Amino acid sequence: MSILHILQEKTIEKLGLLYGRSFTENDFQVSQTKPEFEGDYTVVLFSLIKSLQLSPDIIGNQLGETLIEDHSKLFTGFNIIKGFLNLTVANEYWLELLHKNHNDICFGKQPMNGKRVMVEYSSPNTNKPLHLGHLRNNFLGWSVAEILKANGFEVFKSCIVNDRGIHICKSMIAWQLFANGATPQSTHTKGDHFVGEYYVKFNDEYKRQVKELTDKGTVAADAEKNAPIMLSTQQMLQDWEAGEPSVMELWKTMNSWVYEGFDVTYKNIGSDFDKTYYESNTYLLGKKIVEEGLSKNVFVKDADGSVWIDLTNDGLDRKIVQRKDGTSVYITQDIGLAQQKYEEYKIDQSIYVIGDEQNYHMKVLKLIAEKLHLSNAKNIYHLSYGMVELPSGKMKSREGTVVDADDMVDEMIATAKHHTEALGKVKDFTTAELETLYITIGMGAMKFYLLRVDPKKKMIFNPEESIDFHGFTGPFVQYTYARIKSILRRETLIENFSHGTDLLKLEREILVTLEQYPSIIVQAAKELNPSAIANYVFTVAKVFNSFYAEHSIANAETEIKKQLRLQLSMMTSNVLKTGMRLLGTDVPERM
RNA sequence: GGUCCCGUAGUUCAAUGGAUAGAAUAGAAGUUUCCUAAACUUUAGAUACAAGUUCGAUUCUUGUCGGGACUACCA
Repeated sequence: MSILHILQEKTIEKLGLLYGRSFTENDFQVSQTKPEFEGDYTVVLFSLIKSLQLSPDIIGNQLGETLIEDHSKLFTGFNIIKGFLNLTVANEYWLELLHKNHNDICFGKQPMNGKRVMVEYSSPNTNKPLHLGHLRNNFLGWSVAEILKANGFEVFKSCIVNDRGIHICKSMIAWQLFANGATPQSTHTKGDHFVGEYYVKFNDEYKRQVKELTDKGTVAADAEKNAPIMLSTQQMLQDWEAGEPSVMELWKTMNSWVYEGFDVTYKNIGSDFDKTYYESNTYLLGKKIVEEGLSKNVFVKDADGSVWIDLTNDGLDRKIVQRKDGTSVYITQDIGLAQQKYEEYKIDQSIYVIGDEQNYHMKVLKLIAEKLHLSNAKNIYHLSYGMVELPSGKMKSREGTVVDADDMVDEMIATAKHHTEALGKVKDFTTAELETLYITIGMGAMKFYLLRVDPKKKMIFNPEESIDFHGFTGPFVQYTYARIKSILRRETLIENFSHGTDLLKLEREILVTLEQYPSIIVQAAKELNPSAIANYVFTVAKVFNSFYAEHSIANAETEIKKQLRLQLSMMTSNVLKTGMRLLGTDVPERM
């Protein structure tokens, strides 16, 4: 338990003894003391003033004195400023923490809690390559899964591949029309990019045909509906659903090209899944749901045969759940899949990492599941994240302003190389080591950049400025780690060395920060928020760097100091390493 | 039109209703006989506007102005 929680509990206990009634954690706040005041942790007394009808000085003095009297090994002093009771935590507490945990790579991990969680993320379409927005999704999903694991959950990572539908047929039609039998192999193009090119070609040709029709006087809406390429795409979709062999053959071939491409990208960015669902297998699941909904009178069938749910009482619209031709729509498939996940994995919670543009859709999804009284309804949670935008606004594939994921990865690795060369560090490494190092740094910079922002908020990426390697960045943390490891390779840390009780201000500051690691991990899981980890890890690195610049470790004043600082360094490096792991990022032993 | 989200230094991001609103970067000025200067130190710079609730509001409420998303028998 963290010192903050201990203080909270002790305060509740002491207040009860002092004032003869029971208190809860809502009666006061405990927080870290601002650096400009003396003390480590602060009890905010304002809300007690009213209920106790006493001045903050009286409450503060009584509480402070009782805490110190009864817990002299925890607290050594206090001061009261306005309504704030600032307590100083005993050096012994910090030193014991260091002694116990400096070499524990599991520091911060919570024990298994028996709960099972599924995290669905990535969820690509098989008609175009991944872009920057997908990267945020992938990094978030992966990191959230790691954070939940660290909190004792059993986690299953899943991915639903949108491998069928009209958008997939578009690239297939365009390939038939324009490719002349070209393949990724024949054009030396990565499979997903190859297919993506035909998706773009479809849109170009479609636009051309629509214009041709409107120029001849056709109304725009009709032109869009009746453009020949659109008609043949719709025909292809029907053929696909009928299982027409030549269409199925083409579909399988083109999807396999995309998967080959995705495999490379996923490997590069470190995404993996315990279970992959394909929409071509799950899109029929909706049928069962529709039958169930009709029998429960949750859904109604219109005269034309289409099936609907009325959500107007919930502040939403009337939503369609099955088309008049009997085919199911996206939302219905989703509910079917949600149920299947639950049955297959017996999960206690089902998390969907999906962009906030689908907030409405996910709201409807959960609402329908609830109305059907599905057993998993209350466990559905939409981890909604903001879009990655350019300074000019939203990325649009049609306008060619999409930042491609593979390009981004290549660029980051190239930038890492450039920086390393500019700093003249190349000579210290073998060629193979350099190759790994560039990937570690480049990917570290990119992942950290996309995860350091609160997931809920949209973020702006400026391709002109690219991603920094200085300041609040992945490489900053990695560099701190590498410097520590450099010292630990050279110096000998003696286990069970009894260090004194003296702590310099900066040594103390590191310990105060390190002590918070376990509660940060808990908080990150509670909020499903990797940025809490990113912010924390950066703070740790920053505090350590200040210390590093000020005091020598290898040439410390005494052997006692040296051993203390080696332990501090060891513990810091462990926290940096495991913390970065929670973000899906490696740290280099040297850089 | 309806539903929802967002306006914080030049820029990109922080801040369970609490102390003088934190960082990073860009700007200015410094630090290398000493463990890696991808670092450290100092400095200047911001809560869109107006009311309200409160001992206390960036945070809660309302209004104004500005920006965005969603609202398909697409996925």
